[in-house]
Amino acid sequence: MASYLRIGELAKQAGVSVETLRFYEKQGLLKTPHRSESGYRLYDQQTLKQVSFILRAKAVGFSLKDIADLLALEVNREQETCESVKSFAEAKLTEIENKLAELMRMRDALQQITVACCGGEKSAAHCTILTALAEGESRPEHH
Amino acid sequence: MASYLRIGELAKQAGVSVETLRFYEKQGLLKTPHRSESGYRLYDQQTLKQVSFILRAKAVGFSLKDIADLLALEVNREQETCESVKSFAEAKLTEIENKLAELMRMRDALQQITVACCGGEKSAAHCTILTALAEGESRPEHH
DNA sequence: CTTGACCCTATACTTAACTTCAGGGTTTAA
DNA sequence: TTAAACCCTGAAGTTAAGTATAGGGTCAAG
Repeated sequence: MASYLRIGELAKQAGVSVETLRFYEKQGLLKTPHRSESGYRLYDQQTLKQVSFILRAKAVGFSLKDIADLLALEVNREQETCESVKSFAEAKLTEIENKLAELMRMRDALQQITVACCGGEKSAAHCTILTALAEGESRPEHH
Repeated sequence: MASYLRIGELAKQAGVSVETLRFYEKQGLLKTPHRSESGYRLYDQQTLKQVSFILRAKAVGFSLKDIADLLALEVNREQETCESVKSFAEAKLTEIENKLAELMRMRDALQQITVACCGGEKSAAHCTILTALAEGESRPEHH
């Protein structure tokens, strides 16, 4: 079953607008889809995964250009492009590790704030995200 | 010691342009600094931390508006704004947890790709980030 | 007392990532 | 067979986040 989707249906399922899908195609993030007799775009289910990957990657701070590069990452064991693929992937991995570390610090700081707020024992009479972040920074602070 | 910094010095230490600092001030991300007799902005060391927080938060996908809200998060135990601060912080925490989960999936997929590439045992003759992500698939995600 | 490296404001320009608009063709349900 | 609800292209408009430009003050060194 699950035959071809027209652009409106894909847009609805992916939670984006029809125009955004055409825009992603123009930017090279989605490969040019099949067309019906009358010229309508026809997508397969796979494309839905591709779109949601784009959205998730965007949400963690990657640009469309970055994402296009990630989507183009394609390992073909027989190919000699291998080395460049690998080093690109490794660079992106490092970027991701850094983002992970930063997000974990932000999470800890926000958790401290919610704990300090309304019923915290630690009685942070005046706590901001920056002071919460500073706590984790080995440098003891005192007032 | 560590007395006031002029804008050029702060810019250099933070790794942004002078114009960006003035722009952040105009957007309410940096509070209006002291001024010298002649009108020069004078910053304290604290501001450097603030700027690098902004940069790191930007790198993980938060907008300047989001960041301004985060910086404005201020717990004052005596205040009755407490409830709203807490629920905002909790909403941001959820956002961060989602970003963390997504980044970890991307990391795993990229790791699979680098392993498959050049000397992988698993012989993925044709591996893309989407197929690598599909391996670890268990639940759909929503934005 | 002037030159170069700073600083100031205000305004205009740029880029990424869309969104809207203008002017059409297609499908389907009544 | 016509009206609503789709689809198409191409171009112009918008928003966020800067960047650059114009036209000027400030300050330390020579």
